Amino acid sequence: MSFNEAFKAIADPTRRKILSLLRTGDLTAGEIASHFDMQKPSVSHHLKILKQADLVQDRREGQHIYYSLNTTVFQDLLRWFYDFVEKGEKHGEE
Amino acid sequence: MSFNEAFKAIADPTRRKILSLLRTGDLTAGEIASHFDMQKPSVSHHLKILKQADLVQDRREGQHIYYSLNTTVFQDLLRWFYDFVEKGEKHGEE
DNA sequence: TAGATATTTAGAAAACTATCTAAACATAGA
DNA sequence: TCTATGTTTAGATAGTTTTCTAAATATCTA
Repeated sequence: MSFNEAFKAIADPTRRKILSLLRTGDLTAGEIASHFDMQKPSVSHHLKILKQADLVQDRREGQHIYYSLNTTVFQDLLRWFYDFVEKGEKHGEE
Repeated sequence: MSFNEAFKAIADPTRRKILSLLRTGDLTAGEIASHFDMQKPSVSHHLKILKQADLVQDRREGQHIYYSLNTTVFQDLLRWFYDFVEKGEKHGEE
């Protein structure tokens, strides 16, 4: 939910790779897991963290659960970085 | 040095607050520490992590050590987020 | 409803991180 | 060179995170 949760979610390389995979299109939990040298429950854990941070959404289609990017939070984060690059005036953080 | 180090550095709220403080201008380690309810060695530790991630630079002026933002890494991070918002084509991560 | 497949939840172990206190190091000025 | 001030380093501890295996839940098909 919070800004902080999103930053922490993105701090992990496995989760960033998941996000990158989802840029190419929606994927099931199993398809995502197949890209990693890691057990499925571990990947499921990472997906849960991304979901809690609102960076991804999930939907069930029969037996499968599809994951997709939610770009609205990325826009907020983008803004945070932009403000640093612009070196503008003081701003409040969370 | 790496992208990953920068993401991990930014994942901590204390460190994000330090970065925000530095947007208003360069500050000494002591001035930075005065903004936190935390012992100086702890703040020094956070500064070290920000420095290793190349998000800040430091310079000594006599007894004081001044910290300042290094916006070049912010630009790289900005780009990473931008690519998600744009939903462009596949890209490589680190 | 039974069996197969997809995914998550639970609980535990190992690794990592943030914080503290005490001590060390660096500089300035008497 | 001695002392005061500013800052970091070292080492310990508590809390958090990542990963694993085993078990549970959900859906589909026969």
